[in-house]
Amino acid sequence: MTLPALDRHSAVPLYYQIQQHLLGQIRSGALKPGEPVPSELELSAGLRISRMTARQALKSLCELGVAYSRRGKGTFVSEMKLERNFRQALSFSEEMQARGSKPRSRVLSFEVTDATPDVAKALRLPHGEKVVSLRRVRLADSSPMGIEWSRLPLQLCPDLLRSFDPRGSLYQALQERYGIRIAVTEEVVEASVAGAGEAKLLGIRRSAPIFAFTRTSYVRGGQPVEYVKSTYRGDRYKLVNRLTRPDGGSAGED
Amino acid sequence: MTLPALDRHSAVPLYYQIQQHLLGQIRSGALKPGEPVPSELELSAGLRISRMTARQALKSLCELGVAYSRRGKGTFVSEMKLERNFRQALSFSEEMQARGSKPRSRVLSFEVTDATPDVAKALRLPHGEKVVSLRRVRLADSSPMGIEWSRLPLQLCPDLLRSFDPRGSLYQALQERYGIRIAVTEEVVEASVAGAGEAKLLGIRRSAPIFAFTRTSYVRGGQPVEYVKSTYRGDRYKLVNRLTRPDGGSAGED
DNA sequence: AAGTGGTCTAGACCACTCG
DNA sequence: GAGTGGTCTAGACCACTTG
Repeated sequence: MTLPALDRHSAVPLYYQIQQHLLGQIRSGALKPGEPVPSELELSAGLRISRMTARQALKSLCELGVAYSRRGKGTFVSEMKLERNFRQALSFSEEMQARGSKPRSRVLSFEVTDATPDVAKALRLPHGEKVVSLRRVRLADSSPMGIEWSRLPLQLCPDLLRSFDPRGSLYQALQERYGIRIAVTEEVVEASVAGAGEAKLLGIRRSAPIFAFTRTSYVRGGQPVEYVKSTYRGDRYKLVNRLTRPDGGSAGED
Repeated sequence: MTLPALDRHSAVPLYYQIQQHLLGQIRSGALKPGEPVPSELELSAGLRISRMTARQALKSLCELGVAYSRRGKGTFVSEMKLERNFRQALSFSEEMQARGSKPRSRVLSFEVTDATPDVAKALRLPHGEKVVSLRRVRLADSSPMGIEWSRLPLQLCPDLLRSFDPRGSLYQALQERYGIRIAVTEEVVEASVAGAGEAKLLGIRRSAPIFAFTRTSYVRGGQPVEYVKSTYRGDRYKLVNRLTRPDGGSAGED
């Protein structure tokens, strides 16, 4: 087991340097699933750091899901595929890039409107507040994948209509222009079938299976930023989720 | 701000006692969304504990998603609905009970078979290994919700066929009889339409929208325990997910 | 008995935010 | 400058697992 060379004068925290090193060992196969990673004492003695720092490094590994700890036994590399295929709160652009496809958009409308009751409720706006509304057909490598209808509070992004090219990445624009960073997305997913309008926009036949999403995205503190209703082709789109169980407590099986 | 009375002789960790107390304050409304929770120094001075312990309590709150910290500012109650409606790796029985419905099952088959290639791969079994196969129609309050087809490695639960009443909760039996506790589930969700056989079992018309799930469940270390293919009615079933963004890093917005 | 992780202490320096 | 969280130290006792 090779230990990392730490840079004690770096702005990068020690525990994070260790975490990254171990992550590299796991990815490269030097540490295999089921094998123990260095114990807290091994790390603290070998790297001349305090045990709490070693502990923080191992804990952060566990939080990533790539390792797990057992009291009295040690910390081990998880046997789960740690492929990053699991769904996160990605924008369409990010998701398509992660798949190796080129995201494109066909803009259906881009305007300021009054918030309808469902939008106002989701975005926690007063009745009749103005929102930016953006409707787009989303394409991957020129083939239609879904229809998205986003609404954002106008006050959060007052000149979006003028400054944003609606064919580009909305999340990127929000971050760059307003410093708004989405932290979490809540979504409701329904299975449905395409209506006539959807079928035409998506290039599928009527009554073909589709996913219907209703999503609300929030910044870190919980303020809602975006409310999206979207429709995705059932033949082109799958959801890959990773669900954890409520407790996961520390009682012993084995 | 009332601080909790700590029991220093309890087996319950101090940080956990504090976490539970703050959680209670948030749920009761004594601490409202956006308000600061007691700072690390307030807790450590007021409760005569070390700052690291106070910190652990606050950090555990943040990990639950009910609070968030900002360097230089403080730790605040998150504005997100902290309702526990988000999907977790629940069994059908648990999910229906959480909804207030009574779970029931109609058993279609319950037998030992050879693992097909897809099953062997998902459960990481050698070719031709035996698996327990259980097919059921799942009902909520006597109305059909979905069809589930579970396969489990026979070696993990050798006498399940004899000892388990297949109308009951499989997860509960696994835990009670074999000490097996599911920790995480990976799933692939597809939108589809009912075929003739599914339509009949579910009491819906042919071509009605359905969800098709392919799930693999693992114990804490990552060993696969159950492989399930299931079909759920699109008119009765919604997925409510909470997705987080990759980074969530600590750069400053506000 | 030796090794492991879980919890806890009493300090320390730093970067950041705000008045 | 005062207060905040982020990191780090060098110890400690405990419960649990294994030989």
